[in-house]
Amino acid sequence: MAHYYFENPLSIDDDFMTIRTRFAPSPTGYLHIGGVRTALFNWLLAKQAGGQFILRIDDTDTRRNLEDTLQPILDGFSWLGLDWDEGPEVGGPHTPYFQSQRLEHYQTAAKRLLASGHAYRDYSSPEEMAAERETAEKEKRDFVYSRTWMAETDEQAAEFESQGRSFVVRLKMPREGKCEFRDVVRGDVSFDWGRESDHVIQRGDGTCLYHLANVVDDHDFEVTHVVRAVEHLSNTPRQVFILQSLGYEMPQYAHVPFVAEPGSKNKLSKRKIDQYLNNKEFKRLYQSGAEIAKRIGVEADPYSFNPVLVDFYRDIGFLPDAVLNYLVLLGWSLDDKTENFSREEMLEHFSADRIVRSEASFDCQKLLSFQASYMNALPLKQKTKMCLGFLQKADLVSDPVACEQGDVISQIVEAAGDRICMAGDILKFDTFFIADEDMEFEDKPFQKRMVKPENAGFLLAEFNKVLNAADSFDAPSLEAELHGFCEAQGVGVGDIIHALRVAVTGKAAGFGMFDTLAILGRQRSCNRIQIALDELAKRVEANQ
RNA sequence: GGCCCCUUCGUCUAGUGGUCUAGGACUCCGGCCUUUCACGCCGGCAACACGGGUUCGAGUCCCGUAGGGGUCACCA
Repeated sequence: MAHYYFENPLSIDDDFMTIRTRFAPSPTGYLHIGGVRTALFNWLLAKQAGGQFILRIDDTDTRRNLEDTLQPILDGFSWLGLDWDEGPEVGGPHTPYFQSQRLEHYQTAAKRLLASGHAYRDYSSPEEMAAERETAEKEKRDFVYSRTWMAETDEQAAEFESQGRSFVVRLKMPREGKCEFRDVVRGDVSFDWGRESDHVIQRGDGTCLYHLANVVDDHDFEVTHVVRAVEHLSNTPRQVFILQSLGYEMPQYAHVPFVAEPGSKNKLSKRKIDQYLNNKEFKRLYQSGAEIAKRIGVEADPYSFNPVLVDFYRDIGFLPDAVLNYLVLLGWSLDDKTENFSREEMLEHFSADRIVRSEASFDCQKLLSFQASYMNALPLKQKTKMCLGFLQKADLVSDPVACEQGDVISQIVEAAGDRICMAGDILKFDTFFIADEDMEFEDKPFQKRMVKPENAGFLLAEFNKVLNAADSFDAPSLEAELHGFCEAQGVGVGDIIHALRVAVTGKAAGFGMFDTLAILGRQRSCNRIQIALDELAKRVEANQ
C-alpha cells in the first residue's frame, strides 16, 4: 500500500484508512439471496482493500430462539465462503456483536442525546400520537409532532408523571434546513429536515430501537462504509442526525438497489413464494430442487426451501462460486463484456461506483447458466465427490463408499458430463444403482422403441449374444461391436440403439450408449436386455 | 397521498454529445454436429418509456408527462 503515498500524496488519509464494512442480518432463520448480494458487496469492498468485514446480529427485537434462527445464516455465509473478520463465532475487538447484548451502549448514547438536548422525553400516549397523525393526514399536510408532551426539564417530566404518564425517548429533529450527504451509489442526496418526524429511540421499558443501535454500533465497530439496500436511504437522515449529535464521524454511504422479483420490479420477498411459483423458470428451478430434496430427505416446503433462500442452492448441489458470480453481476458490471469472475477477479475489479442505480430482477435462468458452466469446469474428482454426497444421502450408495464403487461413480459422473448441472442431478441417473429387476421402463419410449419396431426384439436378442461373447467391455470396443453387428445384419445403428437404450436404462434419453454399457458391465447389461426382452414378449402377448 | 428514487432487447447489462445502422450475456428461434438427451459451434429475433427543448448533432444534457418502485412504526 505504501506506493500510494508516493503516487498520490494528496490522499494519504484515504489510502491508509482501513476499510471496515458490515452486514447486519436479523436472525430470521434463513439467508435471503438479496441479502447475500448486499453482503457480497460489503465483503468485496472490505477485502479488496485489506480491510475487515464484520457480521453484526441485529436482534434488538427478536424473541425467537437465537440458536435456531442465527445458525442457518452463519451456515449460509460459510458455505458461500464469505468469511467475516469479526462477529459471531470469531469474536473480535468489539465483542459482543449482538445488539441484544449491547443495550447499555445504546442507553448511554440515549442519555447523552438527552443531555445535549438532541432528544427529549415524550409523555404522549400512543392514542394521542395517532390522533395528531390522523389530523395531519386529514389536513393533507406532513405530520409533525406538536411536542405537546415533550419534557425537556425534570419539572416538566415530574408534572407529566404526576398525570400517570410514562415516557419514551424521541429525537428532537431539526425543523428546518436540509440533510445533505454524498452516497457512493446515488451521488449527492438531500432531504428536508422538516419532514423528518421525532423518531423514538428508546422505549418506555428502556430498550432501544434500531436506528440508535445501528448508529452506535457502526461507530463503536469503526465501520467506515455502510453498504446497504436502498430501502434504508430514507432512514438515513435520522441516522445522520443521531451520529452528528453524538459527534461521530459520518461513514461513507452506499445504498444499493434491492433485488427484485422475477419478472417485476417489486422487492424480492420470501413471503411471496406462491406468486413466484407462477413464474415459469422460478417454478422449474423450484421443482427440480424439490425433487432432489425429496430424495435426500430434506424437507421441501416451498416456504422454507425455495430459490429465494441460499440453503436451497447448497442443498441441491450448486457451487458457491457460481452463485456469487451471478450475484455480483446483479446490479454491477465491470464493462460491456466480462461475465466470468472468480473470487480473486471480483476482488480485483469490484468498485462501488459501478453499482447500478436501478433495481435488478432475479433471473433463475441466468443463475442456472452460471451454475452449468462452473459445474462443467469443475475437475472430475471434485464433481464426483459432490455427487457422491447426494448418492449417499439418497441411500443409493453406502457411506463410506466401497472402493471399486467409487471408481464406477467417477465413471458415471464423467460419462454424464454436463448433464449434471447441479450435483443433485446425479440422482437422475440412479438407474446404475438400481438392481436390474427393480428397473422400470418408461412407458412411452418402451412402446416407441421396443414394441413398435418389428425387428427390435430380434435385433436386441441377437446383439445380446454378441455382448455376451464380446472380448472386452470398454466403450470403444463396444462401439466397434455394434457397428460390426449392424453391418452384418444389414441395418443402421439407429435401428437398434434406441431399443438398446430403453432396454438397458428404461429411459429414452441418457448419456453415451457405449459408456452406459461399459459402466453397467457385461453381466448387468445382458441381464437387463433379457429382462426387457421378457417384458416385450409379455406386452406383445397382452396386445394379441 | 407526501417525500425520495428508478426507466436501454423478455431478463442482467455496456453506453459520460459524434464510427450507436446501440455492443455483450441469459432466454427464445433456426442450422450444424450427433445413436438419444445434453454440451459445443454458427446464425437469427429483440431495446434507448413518451413529449418538448438545448445543440450542427442526443440513448447520452435540461424540463415536463407517464409508468414502476421505495419509504412514511414504541419492526429491522
